[in-house]
Amino acid sequence: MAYKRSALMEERLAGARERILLATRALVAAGGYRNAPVTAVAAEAGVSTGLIYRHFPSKADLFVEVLTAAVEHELRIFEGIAAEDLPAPERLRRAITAFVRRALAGPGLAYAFIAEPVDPEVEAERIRCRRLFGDVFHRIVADGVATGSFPAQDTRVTAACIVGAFTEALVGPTAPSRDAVGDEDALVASICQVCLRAAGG
Amino acid sequence: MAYKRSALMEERLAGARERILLATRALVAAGGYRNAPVTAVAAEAGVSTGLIYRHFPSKADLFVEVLTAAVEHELRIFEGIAAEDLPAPERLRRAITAFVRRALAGPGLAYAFIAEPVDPEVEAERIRCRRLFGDVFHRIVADGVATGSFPAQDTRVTAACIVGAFTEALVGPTAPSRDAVGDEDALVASICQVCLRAAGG
Amino acid sequence: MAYKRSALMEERLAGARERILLATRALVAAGGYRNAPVTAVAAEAGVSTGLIYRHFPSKADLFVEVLTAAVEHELRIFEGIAAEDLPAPERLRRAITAFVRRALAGPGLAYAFIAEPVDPEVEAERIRCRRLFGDVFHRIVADGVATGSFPAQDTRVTAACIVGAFTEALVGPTAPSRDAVGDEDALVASICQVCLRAAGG
Amino acid sequence: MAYKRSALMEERLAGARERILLATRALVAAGGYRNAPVTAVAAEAGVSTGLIYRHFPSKADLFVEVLTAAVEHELRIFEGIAAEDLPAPERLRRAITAFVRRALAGPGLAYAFIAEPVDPEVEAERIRCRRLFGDVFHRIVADGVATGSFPAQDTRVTAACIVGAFTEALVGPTAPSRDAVGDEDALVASICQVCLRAAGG
DNA sequence: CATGAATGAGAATTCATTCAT
DNA sequence: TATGAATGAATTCTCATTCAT
Repeated sequence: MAYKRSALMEERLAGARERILLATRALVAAGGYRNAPVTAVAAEAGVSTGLIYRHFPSKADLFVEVLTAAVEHELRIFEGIAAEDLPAPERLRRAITAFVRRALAGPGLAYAFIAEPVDPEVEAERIRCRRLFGDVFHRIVADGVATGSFPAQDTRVTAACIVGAFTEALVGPTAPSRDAVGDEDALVASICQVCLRAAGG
Repeated sequence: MAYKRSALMEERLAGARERILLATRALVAAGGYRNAPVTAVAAEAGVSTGLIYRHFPSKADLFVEVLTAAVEHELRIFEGIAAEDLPAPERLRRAITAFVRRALAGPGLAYAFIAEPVDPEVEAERIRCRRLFGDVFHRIVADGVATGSFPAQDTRVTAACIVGAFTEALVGPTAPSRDAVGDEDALVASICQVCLRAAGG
Repeated sequence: MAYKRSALMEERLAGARERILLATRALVAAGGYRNAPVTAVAAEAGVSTGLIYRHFPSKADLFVEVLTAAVEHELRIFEGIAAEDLPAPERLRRAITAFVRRALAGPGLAYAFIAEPVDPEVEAERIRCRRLFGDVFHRIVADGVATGSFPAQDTRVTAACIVGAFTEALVGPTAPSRDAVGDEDALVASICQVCLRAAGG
Repeated sequence: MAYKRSALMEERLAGARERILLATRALVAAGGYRNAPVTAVAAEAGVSTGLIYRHFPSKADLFVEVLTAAVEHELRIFEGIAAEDLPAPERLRRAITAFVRRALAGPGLAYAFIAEPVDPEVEAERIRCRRLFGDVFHRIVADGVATGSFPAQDTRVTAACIVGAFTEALVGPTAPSRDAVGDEDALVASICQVCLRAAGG
């Protein structure tokens, strides 16, 4: 009976873990770090605060996992695109389009990606995530330079600029997107155009 | 004698005010909003917490002023450049160069500009500041399009992308600048190049 | 086992809540609003300050509840007396006697009833409470006038005067009660006499 | 020249002292103790905070003096009335009328008289003041009993009740006066009637 | 495993009082 | 005498974390 219960418990635990992550993501997406005190996460997930600490060593760890999970999936998509057998400019266009469309669909990710989560541990993870994104774009740009699609350039700088460019165009306050979300296609096209030009394509 | 004392008082007051602003700026630059509780600011400035509230109605106001002060000067320089009688691409290059050089000299500004200060009041000011920067670049890009220096494009999107690009290249975690600050000229040149290409110049 | 724990928890919670209320009441009775900062209440109740905020949204709410609780029971007694099938003068006599006796037994209530709690939210409640007391006496006096036990008069003014009269006689600084609590019966009789005469009975 | 300046200074000082007292009274009347921090008093009086401490040992002393001054004048009027060669009931009527009319004209006194000033030192003075008022009414009532105008009674209790009655009718929350200030004469008459009846006249 | 009451270290803010000028 | 900048203790409230059940 012990292992049987243990199995049930594990299942229940897994369910709780998932619910906690989802609740955290929802609260952060809705109102940022400040909107997600542990008690609120517990309430949203329908668990006790104590249970959160059974699944995560600290609040920072919980946030790190939420951020990582949010980024990981996108990253895999990007890496798929980056690895495709297509000209670099086309891959760049596709990667940016994918990111922008996904971000416009669910603002949570973009927010988490840009926002300063205040807690140093989480901030470190955010930096790591942005770097991962930068790496993908760096690979594409470097490829493009190697194959002659893009002119010679400091590919690190270009990759950083591209990540900054579409991020700001999406979530930044300078962004035109918020006001005119209506014409999403045009926005995506414009951002792609700018980023492609930035890489020299 | 009255005016002499008055002058002295003013001087001391100004001194304290200035010290508070400098302390805040230093702490924020070093570790963001969370690194600058009122007590820490007071300690850093060498004053009491109460004195901070004699000079600033609230902590948010203090932060807003720090941010505004940090941005205002740059903005004036930019506006001067934007208004110069030069081809748009050249103005764009100059504006970006000015920003990047200044940011590299004092990393505090760039940080303050990018960081999410959590407090809604301060966040509002940050948004305003980014918009102001965006406006300057929008003007240049729009000019360039009008005079044929740049191709037709969504100038709002381009402006946002440019601001995002050089900001990320400077302070973003994808940024190459942190590791290789040594070759500042090359970095500045690279960022300019990318941004000019982004505008289509 | 679940319900057992639940019961225990509730009991403990109720205990803490009760202890907080009692501590607040004791401190306010001893020295007024100023004598009851949250830290002092916590210390007196033997709990942490944080726990107070788990049970009460704010300090003002805590004070309001203390005041309300202190008044509510008396009020129910009064309303019972006011509704009795007796001549108005007799009901008036009984109501005053009940209040005075209870107040002499525990001076806390009278204090809370009279004291200006400085905080607007609490002050509003105090006003409401006095009005409720006034309403009871108004009803009795109006009844008396209707049935001819009392002469025609401005019953609102009379009710206010009666509440003010026995309050002052009890807790007011003009009060003789403090010095000569010994002869409680005589004091009660005197106050009743004065108030009955005031109503014209 | 020394004494000449000294004279000037004294005069100026006296002026300042008066202005401080007036400013305090105005602020307290407008919004109570909480509305009169030392800095606000200084601003209202047009002096520095430091000067306040040259004239008054502490804030509590300042408040005590304001309260005392506010009460003293009324008290002298009452004592005049109490000493008049008239029947006790008439003197009682006159004293109450005088108080009520003055209080209705300027709500500041009544407020100061009833309010709990929170600070123990000031509270002590408030108690003393109420006692002084009580004494006046006690003298009148005792006279009335001695001369047969009023029946035998506990004159101390009656005096306290009368002070409480007209105070509550004036400033208390049960009070009808606030809503229907229009008919001042009727209110004054009603209060007098009730209080006279209370004394048995 | 699960609960949630309890903790207590901080955070922002206020204000009576002092003291160098 | 007069100033008002400066102090810092006190106050209300928050929230990550723990632990007895």
